[in-house]
Amino acid sequence: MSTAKDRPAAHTRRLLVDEAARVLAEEGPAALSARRLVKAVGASTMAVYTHFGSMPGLVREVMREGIARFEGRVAEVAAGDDPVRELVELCRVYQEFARAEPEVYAVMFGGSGTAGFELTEDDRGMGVRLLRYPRNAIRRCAAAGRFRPDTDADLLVRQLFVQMHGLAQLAHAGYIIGVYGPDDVLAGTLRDFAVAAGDDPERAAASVRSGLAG
Amino acid sequence: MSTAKDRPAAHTRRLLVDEAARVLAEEGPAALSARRLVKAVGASTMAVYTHFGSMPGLVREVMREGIARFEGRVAEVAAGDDPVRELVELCRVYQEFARAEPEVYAVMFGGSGTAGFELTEDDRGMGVRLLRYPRNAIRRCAAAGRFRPDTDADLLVRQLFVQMHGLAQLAHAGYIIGVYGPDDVLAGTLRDFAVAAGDDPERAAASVRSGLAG
DNA sequence: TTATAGGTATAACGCTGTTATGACGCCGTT
DNA sequence: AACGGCGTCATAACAGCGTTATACCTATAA
Repeated sequence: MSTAKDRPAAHTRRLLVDEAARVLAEEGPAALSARRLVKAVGASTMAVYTHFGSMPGLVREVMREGIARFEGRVAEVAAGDDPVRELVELCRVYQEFARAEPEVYAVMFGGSGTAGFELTEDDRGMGVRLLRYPRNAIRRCAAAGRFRPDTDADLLVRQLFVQMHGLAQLAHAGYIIGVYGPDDVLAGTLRDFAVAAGDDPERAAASVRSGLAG
Repeated sequence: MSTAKDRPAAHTRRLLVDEAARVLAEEGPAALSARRLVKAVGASTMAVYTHFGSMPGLVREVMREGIARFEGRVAEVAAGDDPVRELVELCRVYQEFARAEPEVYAVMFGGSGTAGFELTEDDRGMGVRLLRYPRNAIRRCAAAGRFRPDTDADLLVRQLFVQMHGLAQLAHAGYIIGVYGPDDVLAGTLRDFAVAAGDDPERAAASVRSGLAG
């Protein structure tokens, strides 16, 4: 029988985080249990408490790594000559992440309660930090004359955040069905967002099409 | 000692639902437990299973009553001569409900996972049914010439749903903070929604102000 | 009067997160 | 080289959880 003593201590921590992320992704929050995880990596329940303090502590670590992955993808969006398209691409990346890792996403933005986990002020701060990417894009839209000169990026980025989160969550819950699906709502929402911000309807539609295409 | 046998059977069911709603509202999903509830109403754990089949079944009943309360308030919004204002009022009622009963709201729209509860197709259907109120309002906006004649109410109502849900959830999670709060985002979102749908910016702003005022 | 159905209480099963305890090995100090 | 401390570990236990098998009691129907 292979136990945690057979390997360097730091290894056990890594294995636990990875296994937790895997179970969360593949079987959902209800399947997460300390006993299951430690059994899978060949350790005892104490491992959870020496390394993470508690089960919510382990979930928090999974969430932190999720935020890091999220930011990594967001940062990859290249600035081009169409800032509206760039904004659309950021939103596409957002939705792709939420769709690829819905449970981690839910933990990140408070829709979960998994294993008694609750967001701390620091956690929220890490989430809010991500908003600087779309906020800068919105500012570039205004600077390029696509959005109104008096555009309030602080207000608009919150409105956009709200729309992206609502879509991600409702789509995951199965509420965006029928004649229009999540992609239709995303395209419509983004176009209307740009138009209301002052962009020309035709140009906005073109930027949305091009930004969502990839 | 007062037990469940001292009263008519139907009474126990009512007491359990009420106590569950109370605990959920006052102490959150984590505080919900069968043993606690039956202890509070003077019954045994079997009561949960004879009346609701399971704990998720009890939560489902709490949710159903929540939807009924929600629809009751939504239906109270009177149709006047300003359909945009009516739409804004519906959204105000939506946000007020989500703020007053955040845990019930979370169960209704899938952001919870409370006590292993999962939405069924029927549950979602009851939620989707509520969308006919804003959908009708949007159609009236188009008929009154405020929104474009080719307004697609099916698409727009989904976009609005997404915005209202995102705001409710993120505000509850503590993510809408700083220079602009939930009310600012709500006002901005509704104004931009109307403008993108074709309404005159000044009239839209006026309808939003008047609709949010009450 | 007897049969049936429904609600109830008790006690138990296996699961959960968590913790007290004691042992082991590594590492810097004396 | 011997020591002390620290981090990690396995074991075993505790209280609580959702759930269920069982037996009992009562009210209604045949």
